[in-house]
Amino acid sequence: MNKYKEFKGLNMPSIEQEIIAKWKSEHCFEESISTREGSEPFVFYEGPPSANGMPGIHHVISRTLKDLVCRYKTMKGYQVQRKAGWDTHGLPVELFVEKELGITKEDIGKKISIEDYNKKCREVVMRYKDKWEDITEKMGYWVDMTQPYITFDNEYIETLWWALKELFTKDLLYKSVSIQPYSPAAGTGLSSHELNQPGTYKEVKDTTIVAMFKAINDNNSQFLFDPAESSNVYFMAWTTTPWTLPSNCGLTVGANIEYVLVKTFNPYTHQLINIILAKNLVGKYLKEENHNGDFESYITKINSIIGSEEHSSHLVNIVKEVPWLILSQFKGIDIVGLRYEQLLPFDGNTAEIAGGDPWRVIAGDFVTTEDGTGIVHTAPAFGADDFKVGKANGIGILTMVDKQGKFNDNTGEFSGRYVKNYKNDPDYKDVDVDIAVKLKLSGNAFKIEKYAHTYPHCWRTDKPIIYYPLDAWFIRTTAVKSRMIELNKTINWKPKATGEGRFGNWLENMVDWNLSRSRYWGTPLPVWVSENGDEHKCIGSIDELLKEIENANTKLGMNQFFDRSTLDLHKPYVDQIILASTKGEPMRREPDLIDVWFDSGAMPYAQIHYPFELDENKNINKNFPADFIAEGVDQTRGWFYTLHALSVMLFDSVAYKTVVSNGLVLDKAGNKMSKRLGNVIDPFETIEKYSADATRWYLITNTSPWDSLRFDTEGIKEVQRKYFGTLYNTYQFFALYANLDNFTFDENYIPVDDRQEIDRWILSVLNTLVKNVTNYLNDYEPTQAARAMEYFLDEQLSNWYVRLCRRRFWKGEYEHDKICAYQTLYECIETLAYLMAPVSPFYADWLYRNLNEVTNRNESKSVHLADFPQVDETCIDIDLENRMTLAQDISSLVLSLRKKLNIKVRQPLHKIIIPVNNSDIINQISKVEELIKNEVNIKEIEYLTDSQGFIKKKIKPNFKSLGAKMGAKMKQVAAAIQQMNQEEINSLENKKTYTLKINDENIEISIDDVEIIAEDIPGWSVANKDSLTIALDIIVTPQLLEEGIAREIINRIQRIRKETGFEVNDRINVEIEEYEPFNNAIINYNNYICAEIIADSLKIVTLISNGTDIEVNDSLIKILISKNI
RNA sequence: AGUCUCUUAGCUCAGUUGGUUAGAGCGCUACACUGAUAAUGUAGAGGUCUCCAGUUCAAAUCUGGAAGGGACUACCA
Repeated sequence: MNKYKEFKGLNMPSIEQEIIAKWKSEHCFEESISTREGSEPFVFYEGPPSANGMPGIHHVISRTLKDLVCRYKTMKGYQVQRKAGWDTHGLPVELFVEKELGITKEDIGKKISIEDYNKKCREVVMRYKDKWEDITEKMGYWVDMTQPYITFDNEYIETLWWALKELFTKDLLYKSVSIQPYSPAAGTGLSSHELNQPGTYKEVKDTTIVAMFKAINDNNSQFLFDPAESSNVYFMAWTTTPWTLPSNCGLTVGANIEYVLVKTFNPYTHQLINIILAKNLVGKYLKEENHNGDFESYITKINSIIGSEEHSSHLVNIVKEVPWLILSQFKGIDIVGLRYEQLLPFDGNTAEIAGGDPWRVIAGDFVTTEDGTGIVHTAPAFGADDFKVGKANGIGILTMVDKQGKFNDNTGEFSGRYVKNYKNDPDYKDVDVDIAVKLKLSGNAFKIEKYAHTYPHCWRTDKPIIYYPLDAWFIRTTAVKSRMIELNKTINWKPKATGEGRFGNWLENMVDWNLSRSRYWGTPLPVWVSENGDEHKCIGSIDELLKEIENANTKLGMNQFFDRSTLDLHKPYVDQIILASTKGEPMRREPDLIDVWFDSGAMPYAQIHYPFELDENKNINKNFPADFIAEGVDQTRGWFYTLHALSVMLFDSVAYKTVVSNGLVLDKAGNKMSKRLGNVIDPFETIEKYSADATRWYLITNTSPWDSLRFDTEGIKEVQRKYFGTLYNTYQFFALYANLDNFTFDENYIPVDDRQEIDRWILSVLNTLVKNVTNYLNDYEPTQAARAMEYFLDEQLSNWYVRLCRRRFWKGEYEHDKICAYQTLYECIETLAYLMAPVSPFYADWLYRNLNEVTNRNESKSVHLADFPQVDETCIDIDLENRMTLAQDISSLVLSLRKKLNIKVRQPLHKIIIPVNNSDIINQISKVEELIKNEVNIKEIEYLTDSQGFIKKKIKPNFKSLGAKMGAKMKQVAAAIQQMNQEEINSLENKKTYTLKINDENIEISIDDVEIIAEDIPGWSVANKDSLTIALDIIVTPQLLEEGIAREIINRIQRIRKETGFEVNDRINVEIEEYEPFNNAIINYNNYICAEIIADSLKIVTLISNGTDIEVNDSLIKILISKNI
């Protein structure tokens, strides 16, 4: 006979190892896909991790989420292909290699050939592949790692090239100058990633200048010169990078910002001047108390001081008194278009060289009045904002600093000087200071001061970076912006706010995608350019490349040979390929690599080598778009964005229909995990110690996936104890008795209607659970689903059904009712195994196999190959669920009363009284009466429907219904209701309506406007919860006392049986030493006691010499138990 | 700096369309139960729902503001 396995203890990690072995030998994962062949596909994309870093606990959460959904959909009948992927290119890999080889970027191509360098990258990138595969298996993540997509594969790159060519053909790929972070010291551009290295932003003190740009008097600006009554009108602008002033091309103002024209003195030259700045910022430069000060006396003072001995010290004081006067006020828009004299003209920064119409006031939306003057010095070459606004307004561009970080030769006295000390020159003189001095002397400086702020530095050279115009290739994402926004609205974002807020805003403010990376290990840009740059050729496939090589060989008389099988689409090989233009000129490849985000963004098509292979499995329609993806929120502007952008541009489609972005994993104190802080959690250790299932369950139930999670292993322990422990106990309980009774589910399924109330209840609740879990999972709310399971298992199954039904399992013969109990409990555990399979796949499978290997109810050998349970609506009975809740509440009230009155549950009591106000409740309760009586050990339930004033009632206004009717009178009405006396309440109850008098106004209320609760029955012990009230009859009659004693004795004897080690069905004889007060109980309940303790006899004897002492109701008696052989 | 997000018991989290005693688990304390026993139950203590203002008869819930935590994007004169 087949037996259910019984265990000595719950060891989840070892269960997992056992199940992993089974999955492997049975090829469960493969089968879970192959058995769904021909079913509707559920498309899932695996975001590729980079295998050159170790997996962390944060990977476990997102992968749990992904696995959970895929397993669920599989059980729901979909075919879910899950192709693993590896992100292999990019800066992190290169930095890793550089570090390992002890070289810098500059050494590549010198100390080490690009060929060897890339070879090294290719090796290193898979360094932790084993670890990843290991964690994948251990955490139970089912993903196909045997045929992963790898972004450095030729085939993968070929699809990327295809995509780039598509974009090129659609005129969505172009080359342009952009302003990028650039390190003159290192001679290289920096990626945003490099800029975000820790420690790159440093506090520095820079010389800052509020410069004065002299306005030109013409028709447009006359309105400024009229009130000024002078030709000295200046625009004031602040800069923290004075070295950009020679490259100034414009001044940017905010169109709606209020500006003023102020008459005052130049603090350095003491000349009478008129300055323009934002109204809000005047106070920053001029003292309020000097407003409308005396200009004449100031001039007199100044004149007396100049030439005197104490010249400078006096001046410092007097500057504090400089008077000022607002002459006029206007908006930014009013001064747009006005011209000013170039501040620092040299040979090299003429209007012709600038190539536009420079030195004008223009408007830009980035201008604020937070600091500075509200007028922004604009050097398009050295700031992204400046460049953008400059381009929009055609003010040209001046780049007076070269790539080494020094002024070019046509910058007058500054020519050749480094703008920062890039060469570690001990005699370096700050050029900013000299510019400041020059402006001070020429009367073009209003304020010069040191200013401390954070500024980005090159993480390798520790020198400040500058923003510099560099050539780069762009994808014109802005061209499809509105379509991207439109399609984004069709995506199901979890949580919604990320899609609408973070992602939505990001789309609204989108800029073109800068694809260029000047690195070595990555996907090369497949664009070849002729020498003079007027012809571009974008290659979209290997075939095309080979054909073009042939073509070039012919046209240029070359002998290039590339074999498809040995071809490598990486540097340096592709750079060696020379193609021919239509004119027969040689074309060389643009040296750039593309952003790695393009690699991963194109994975929907690249993973199937689209459009080069078109077999059944690689059919784009079966693989695109995804039904579901999930990654961390940090991917919002990364992978989620690039997937979306590329799909919209290439296929005019979304890339994914549902996306779940999970939050961060923080340590238990709420800090971000970082190696530096040493608070990272090792997922291997966690899983080995606490099991993957408990970890997964914890991660899923603790918080919604999108909230950040405070990871605390105590929480995993709790999950282990609370959920898995309870389930284990429930199973053990079942197995123990099912094995004794040889229950193997052989009997026919007993119709639910033929079972007991409590069976029908747990099955109703179980089906409600199936329904809820299904809805939650369909809705991508795994947290709610798992919490619902927790509630069912703990509160309903274990704590109520099993506890109340225990007797049914060990008492009596193996017949109808017992079989009902077995079938019911079996079904609950089995269903739970199905429901929890997506969340905790090992334990669920283990549990399922323990059951199914005995009963063979389901032909699937693994729970993951089975179908997800269907709701049986006919089992759901809401009335039944309600009355069971009522039974639980009543029991809890009685128990709490017993506790309060110190009457133990083993002491039977006569009755409880439940005041009720309608017969429905009586109906409901009477159906669960037996349960209640057993649970709380009382003989009878009495219903009190009275309105004779026996019950003291409490009345409470129903604010919801009254509020709508009463509005502002609500407070008074509520007070009046609460003051109604018992007769008034009875009257309302009888007539269903009552008239209140408030301020001589008659206000009628109906019975529905209030809640009437039986609060008390005078003279009884009463407890209530909500509208439920229970009164307990606490009189212990001699008969009840006897029964109580009998039960005490039973209890003690059972304990002794157990301690002595008797088998459950051993028969015994019992002798009790005479103790008069217990005689009646033992005589009158002799049969009952014997039945309970499986005794053949129970006798009172006068003396026992070697028995056991037991304590019953504070009395010690001797007892002797012997086994009846 | 901007955008988003969060703030409820010692801890981790629920809290429906606003409705008057704000819940659960863990932990703590006390007690009970004892053919599930390394299990289980009951009760108790524990709250200015971060703060301020507004809307409303009524605010944990809606609006505005502030503070603090977190994330992302920037670092810009």
